[in-house]
Amino acid sequence: MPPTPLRDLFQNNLQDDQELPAKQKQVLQAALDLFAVQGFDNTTTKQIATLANVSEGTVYKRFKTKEQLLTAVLKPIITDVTPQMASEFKRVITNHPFESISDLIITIGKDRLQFVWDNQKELRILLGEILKQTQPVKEFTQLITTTIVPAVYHQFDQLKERNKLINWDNERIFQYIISVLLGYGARIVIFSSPIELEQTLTETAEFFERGLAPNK
Amino acid sequence: MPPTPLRDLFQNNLQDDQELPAKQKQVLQAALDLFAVQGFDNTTTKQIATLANVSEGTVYKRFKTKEQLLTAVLKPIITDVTPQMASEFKRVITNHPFESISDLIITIGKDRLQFVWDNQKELRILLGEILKQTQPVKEFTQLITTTIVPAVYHQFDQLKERNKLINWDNERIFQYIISVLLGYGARIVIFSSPIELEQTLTETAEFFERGLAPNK
Amino acid sequence: MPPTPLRDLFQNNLQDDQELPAKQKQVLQAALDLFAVQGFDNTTTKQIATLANVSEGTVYKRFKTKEQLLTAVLKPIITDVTPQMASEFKRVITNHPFESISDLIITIGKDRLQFVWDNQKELRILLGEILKQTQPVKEFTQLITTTIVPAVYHQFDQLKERNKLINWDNERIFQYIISVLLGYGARIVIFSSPIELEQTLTETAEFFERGLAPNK
Amino acid sequence: MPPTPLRDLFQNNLQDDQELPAKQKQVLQAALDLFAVQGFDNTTTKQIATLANVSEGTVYKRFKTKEQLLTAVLKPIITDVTPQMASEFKRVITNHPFESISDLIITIGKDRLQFVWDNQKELRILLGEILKQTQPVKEFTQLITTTIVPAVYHQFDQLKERNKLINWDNERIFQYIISVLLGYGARIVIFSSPIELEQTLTETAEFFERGLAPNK
DNA sequence: AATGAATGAGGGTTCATTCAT
DNA sequence: TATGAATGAACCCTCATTCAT
Repeated sequence: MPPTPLRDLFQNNLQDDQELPAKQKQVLQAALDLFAVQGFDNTTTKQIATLANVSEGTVYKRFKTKEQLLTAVLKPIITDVTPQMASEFKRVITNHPFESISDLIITIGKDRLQFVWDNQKELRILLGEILKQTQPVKEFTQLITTTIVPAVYHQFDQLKERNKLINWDNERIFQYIISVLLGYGARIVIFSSPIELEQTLTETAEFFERGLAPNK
Repeated sequence: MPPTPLRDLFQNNLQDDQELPAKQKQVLQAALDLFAVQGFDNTTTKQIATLANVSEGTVYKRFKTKEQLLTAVLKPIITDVTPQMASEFKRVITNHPFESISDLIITIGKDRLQFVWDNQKELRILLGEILKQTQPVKEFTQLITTTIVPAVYHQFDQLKERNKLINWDNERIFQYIISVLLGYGARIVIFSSPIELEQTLTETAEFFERGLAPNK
Repeated sequence: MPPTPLRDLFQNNLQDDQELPAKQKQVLQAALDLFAVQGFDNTTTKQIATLANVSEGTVYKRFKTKEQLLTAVLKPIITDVTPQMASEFKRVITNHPFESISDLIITIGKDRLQFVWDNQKELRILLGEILKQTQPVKEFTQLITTTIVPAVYHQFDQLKERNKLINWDNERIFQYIISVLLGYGARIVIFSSPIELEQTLTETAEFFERGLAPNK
Repeated sequence: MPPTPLRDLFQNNLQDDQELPAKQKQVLQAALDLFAVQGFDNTTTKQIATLANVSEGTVYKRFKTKEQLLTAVLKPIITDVTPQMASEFKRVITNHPFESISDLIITIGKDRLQFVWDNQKELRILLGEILKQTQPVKEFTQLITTTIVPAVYHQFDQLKERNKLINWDNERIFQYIISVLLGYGARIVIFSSPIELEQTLTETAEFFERGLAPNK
């Protein structure tokens, strides 16, 4: 079961929000779509209003600032991406611990790269803002390091115990894996180049299996 | 001998240009510095003029558009980064072919990561513009693939011949290596986090030595 | 017994009005308070609604325009200030005619300057709007001249008859007195500077007693 | 020789300013005229631009804010009104000391009331802003009290020495005189009601001559 | 060639006013 | 009747770009 696309998550979130009037939801949706395609700076509040079928005044009714609009758009993305990733790990941990580093890479990679592919546009906003070091994004990175990273390290430790993983620093191992996976992700987001997901991951797993095999 | 910082390369290039009037050179230099710190969108032509000690009109004497100014700033970066990287490989190739994948990673990594560290700001512009898919940047990526990639592949082939590298597709091998190295680069550019260059690379090399060792 | 503060007069008037719904009364009260502090231009209909514990729509239920709101606020002030001032004179006239110009100045001055002190804020609106030559304010000045002025002139005449006042034009005498008294008033309204009421008036009376003594 | 109208003083000042481009002068002149007629809040930068035959951008070229424009307009008024008034006193002091309180009132009154009459509009801006307690106006009042007031007090002292003025506190005497004179001024500014200057002042002087005569 | 004043379209934002519920 | 979401004109201000000097 592939992860839900961000845009859908976003929309669901909006619909669940009882307080937010319909038009305000349209505003957020329009802002998301426009920011994703044109970037924050190159998007006009007028454009947002038009795409949302709403007057410009309505855009400012709830969100007092264009900046606040960005935050409102970014926040659900951030708060959804992170917990989902975290839960992904936790779920697998409790249900059936990873048999091998291969297992871990393929399971996570499949899920997350699919997610990236499904959400190219949305993630491009994130990337753009990361480069600007916007405040909400700083929180994001911190969130990642406090939730996901420990979960992964825990997995590493378990694999090490069962002698399925080389006895290097968790940080070091994480670095390599995350770099390669993010490398794929970056190519998707930046160049929209498709990936032969299944095979690519199998090969990648094979590589890490070699590189991270414990010394016998 | 560490690679020359982009800013110096840029300046040298400017001074060599006989056609460009002095004031125009100041303009380009100012534009580079400001774009790097504030980004393209958040930089004013007035700011450029002021920093360049030049009138606003002068900024537009040669470069008819702010966009053209960006191009003019980006182009030397692109055309300098690429050949240098290419020549880096070629030089090492001709002088003394890499003894091992370790050798390659450490040599190249040392050089390029140092380069990244020295040019964080400038590279951040590049990254920002890459996300916007600006025209000059598309050329950049193409340039890379036509000059650097073949050079590296050639190295891979040689290592394979001498049975020092596993017989996988060059592209696949390249993917892994470039991902890990760019991973370090990204961390530098985005978070300005320093790196224990020497040791990091030695460890990284060790990892790849394992992962990419030929089947015996 | 000091004169009732305008704000209270205003409130009483509102409560007496049977036709006006409770919420509308709250609106007027809020408008008065806000206009007094921030001025008409710098007060938002939203602010009025909020302070009145009422929706923005309700503000416009009866008063079709922000301008009408100002009128509605100004009118009771005007129609209350003036009659009260007029009756003040008349009352004193009928009860016990002034013994001297001193008597008149001290009696009136005490009452009116106290009034000014108690209603600085409200009067500041009036002054501000006077400068803009708003319609309701024109009525105000007219009202003053038709009610108060004759009452005072009548007093002057009586004093003259008893040889207690110089035989100058009433208008001229009025000018001097009103100027000095308004001078005190202005200082209060503009600079909020307190006044030693009792002594100041005694001294002022002494001055006028000299300046306006009849030729013997 | 009547005092130069503010608008002319203003214009002269502008023309003397070598640095200020012609269009900027038009901007200030237009701002002055519009503020005087409509008040600050009700004047649009677009209106200013139109009246000045200038683009809206030009309005903001030198004056970064509408508020700064007000300051720029107010400053010359303030800095011209005050010194002129001060010098008026000083000039008369040195040349020929006032013979009597009559002399003082007529001399000063003539000059200043003429000035008020000639500059109704401009002074109305001042008054409007005084009520708002804007910063530049606070300086104004302070300037008055530190320059003019002492000069007048000095005159009072001299008259007292020569037994031509009652021995009251200078402040008290000043109060009465200024109130009556400002009373005339206010009527001019607010109601544009003309004054029979010469006669009015003669009468006023007579009144003060009585009220402020020394005890024999 | 260089200046910097001038332009004017357009951006973000506010707010009096309207109207569906 | 009361609500408050919605409107849209207009405001202040910015800035890439032009042009007279």
